[in-house]
Amino acid sequence: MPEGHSLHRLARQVQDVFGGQALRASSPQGRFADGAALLDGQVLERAWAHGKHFFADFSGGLTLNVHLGLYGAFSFGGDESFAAASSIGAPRRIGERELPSAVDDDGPSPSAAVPPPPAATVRLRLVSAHGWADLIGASTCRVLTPAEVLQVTAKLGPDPLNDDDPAPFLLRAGKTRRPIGVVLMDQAMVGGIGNIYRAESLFRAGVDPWRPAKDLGEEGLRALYEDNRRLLRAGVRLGRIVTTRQEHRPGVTAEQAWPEHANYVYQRQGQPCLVCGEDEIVAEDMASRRLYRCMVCQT
DNA sequence: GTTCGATGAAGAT
DNA sequence: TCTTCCTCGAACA
Repeated sequence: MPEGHSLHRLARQVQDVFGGQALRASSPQGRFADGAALLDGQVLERAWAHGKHFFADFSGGLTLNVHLGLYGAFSFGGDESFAAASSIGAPRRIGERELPSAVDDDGPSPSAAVPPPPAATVRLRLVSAHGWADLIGASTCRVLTPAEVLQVTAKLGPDPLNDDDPAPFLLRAGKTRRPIGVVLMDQAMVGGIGNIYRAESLFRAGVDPWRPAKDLGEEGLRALYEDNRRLLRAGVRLGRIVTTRQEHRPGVTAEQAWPEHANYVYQRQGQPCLVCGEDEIVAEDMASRRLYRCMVCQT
């Protein structure tokens, strides 16, 4: 489920279980054989994320860069010390929908430090003394020099999860008449917001997604940026996207893992709005992406 | 501005 | 077997 929170969870997980260790790298599928050979045997020094990009710096001075695209996912496995190293509960999978089964206890057996034979679709396999990670379905998987890393990150807007200065976003969004719903999805404007956070943050702000971005003013844009930071942080903490305020989740505690009403408008077209109660949540297309909004609450 | 591939897997038909 | 999906960049008009 690659919006920004997933990539930051992934970076945290990789740092936890592989940081400071020498890794074997291979490409069972074959399409990343050259890149894997460049990294094989090196120490993973630091894993980090910017927007929807994942990076891992290796001791030889090169950096692994992965973009999960629409379907990419990492899966993890290992022995007890590998699981214990994880601050997010050694999920079986990061990058797609993090269903409850992803953190259930059908985990590795205590002696499972030897990885199973890889699936034919595994683009990259990383193996340490205690566990492994398999990458499938990524749209980008490459090895970059430091200069190339800078080129990639320079094209991305500030990432609310990295405490970046929001000024570049405020400046650029404050000048364009492109719809705010398009601007929030533009990774050059702000990093990490995808279709769900776009729809949900605009609902929470009561903003019509079709409004020109500049019409929101600096304060409106800043509030939207800050709310996305809050929502993304909650996503990192919970491992899923929960955007409803507690008063709109009746009978549910603040941090219950799987609340019934986790979102206000995303994929709720035709259902009653959790705030106004009207059947006015609609789905339409915006720049060839699905857009969800409440026709009553967002003006 | 739009359309079209391209990465896999899961769920519906 | 078909459709869908939390994506992006290239190729178009």
